Amino acid sequence: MVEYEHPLQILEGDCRDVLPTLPADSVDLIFTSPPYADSRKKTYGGIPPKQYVEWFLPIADELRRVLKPSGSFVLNIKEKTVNGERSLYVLELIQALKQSGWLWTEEFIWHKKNSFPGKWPNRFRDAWERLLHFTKSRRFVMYQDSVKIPTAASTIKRVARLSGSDWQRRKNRTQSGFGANQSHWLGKELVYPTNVLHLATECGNKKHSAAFPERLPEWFLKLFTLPGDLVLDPFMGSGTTGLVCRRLNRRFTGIEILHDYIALARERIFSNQHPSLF
Amino acid sequence: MVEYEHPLQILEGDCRDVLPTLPADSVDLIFTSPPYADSRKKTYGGIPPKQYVEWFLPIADELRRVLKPSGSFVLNIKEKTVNGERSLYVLELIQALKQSGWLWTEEFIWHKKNSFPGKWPNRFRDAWERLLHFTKSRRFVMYQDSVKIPTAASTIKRVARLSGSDWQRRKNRTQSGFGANQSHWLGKELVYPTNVLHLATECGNKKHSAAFPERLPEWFLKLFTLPGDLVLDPFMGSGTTGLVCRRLNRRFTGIEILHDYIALARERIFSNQHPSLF
DNA sequence: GTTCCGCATGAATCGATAG
DNA sequence: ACTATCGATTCATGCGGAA
Repeated sequence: MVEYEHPLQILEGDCRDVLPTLPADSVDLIFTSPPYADSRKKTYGGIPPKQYVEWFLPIADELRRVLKPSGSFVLNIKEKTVNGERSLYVLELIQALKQSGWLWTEEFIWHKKNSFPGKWPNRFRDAWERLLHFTKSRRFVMYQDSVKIPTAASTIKRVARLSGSDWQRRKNRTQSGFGANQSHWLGKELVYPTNVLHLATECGNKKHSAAFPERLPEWFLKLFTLPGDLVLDPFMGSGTTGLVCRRLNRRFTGIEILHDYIALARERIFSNQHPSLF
Repeated sequence: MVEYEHPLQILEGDCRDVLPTLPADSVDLIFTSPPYADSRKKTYGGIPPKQYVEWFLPIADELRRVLKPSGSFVLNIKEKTVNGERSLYVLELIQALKQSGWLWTEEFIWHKKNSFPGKWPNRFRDAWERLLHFTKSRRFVMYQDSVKIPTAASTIKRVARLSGSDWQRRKNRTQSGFGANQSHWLGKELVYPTNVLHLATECGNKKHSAAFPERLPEWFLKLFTLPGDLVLDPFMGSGTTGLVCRRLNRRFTGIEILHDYIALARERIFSNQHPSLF
């Protein structure tokens, strides 16, 4: 097994300054949730919606430089409502990224099962966010088998009922390790997921407010990287992506401008509270 | 109760020609699923993505003219993949509509539980569509309580029919939206839904292929109109929206360019096969 | 009557083949 | 080189017939 000098690396500073110090074509996956327009005002100056694209584009250029040609860039973002309307800056950003050379390969939906409570006269609770998938080329890598999920209950039932020819037909379709996995397979036949992810938000931790639950980066890490691959988060925050990288044995480079977040992320990622593979 | 001369009206022709004949400020809800770019080639000529906005804008202007100031315009649309990338024409359309005077109030997500099967090396199955909500003013009407409780006779019947494993399966499947309504029906408290709707597409009918299931327009009809209100669908297709209007006692004006669809819609909407409230 | 089971079907997408 | 057509892939759903 290859030994890496800095499997988990945390860099303090503005990613506009730090990214240029990273080598080109070195990152397998960029997974990040940037500060939304008009949010986190004290860090990146609370970029107003009108300047958001202009601010983000140079960063996106650097991200494209450090990403391997086979790599993926997953951007978690959702526009807020301003004066009763949805902002347009996310849509403008998608167009600008495509204009600048990125391929807009897919838009995944994160359905937040336990969305923030509330009631307003003119809208319901917002229960979804975008996960925009950009790539450098049409030949990016994707490990689909690693995120297979159990079928719906009705299908499982049907499989359990399989008899004779049906069973044989299914068996022939399944290439690998049928005999060994037979007992497992009966209970939970696995199928490929869709581009809609159903995940609850994490609300238990009082010390920090992560933008997303661990299972969100976990899903994309499994889908787009292998153990030992390098994952980059230029807006690390409290370091959830890095935490998952440690657990899944991926290398990680996180960049964060706010010192308090740096300290928090170090504590979360380097502490021994989780069983580690390192 | 007020009597209307044409509670259910079907008009044949290109909506670019027909819409100007309708009175201004008369419609309470526009619910429609326009032909997607490069789809339905034989009807609107298969508008290529590049010309889509240009084609749609004059129609949108007419729609804004006929809509009441308090009304809503719900647009069901989803971009396809072209050469491995998602098309941008839907995003451009949103911007153009806003530019032309519409307020982009919300984007609902329709999660298609039974999305079309398939497997490809670079993407998963597409299991969601956009339901873009536009309004003329910030003071539009919204009957939120009406989507907490299923009122349609068919829904009550369906729930009453549920028993044993069917009931269990349905319970396990529920999230927000419709599923929640049904599962809560038997005793739990009612809650407001979110902006994510979980609905399966209807695929059982052999005679016609509706773009969306009845429960999709049903939800928005209940949310944005009252009985007696007028609903417009400028791209009627096989008339699913009109069918629901009849069942829910809303007035309906449907416009369709293709004669075969006109005939089919007439048969579906005016036949006596469904128990009617009229 | 219930419950169970088989089967057709759907705003899909890719890659190969053909004009 | 560019467009058009076609086969292969794959899964939740609801209907109708069977047990």
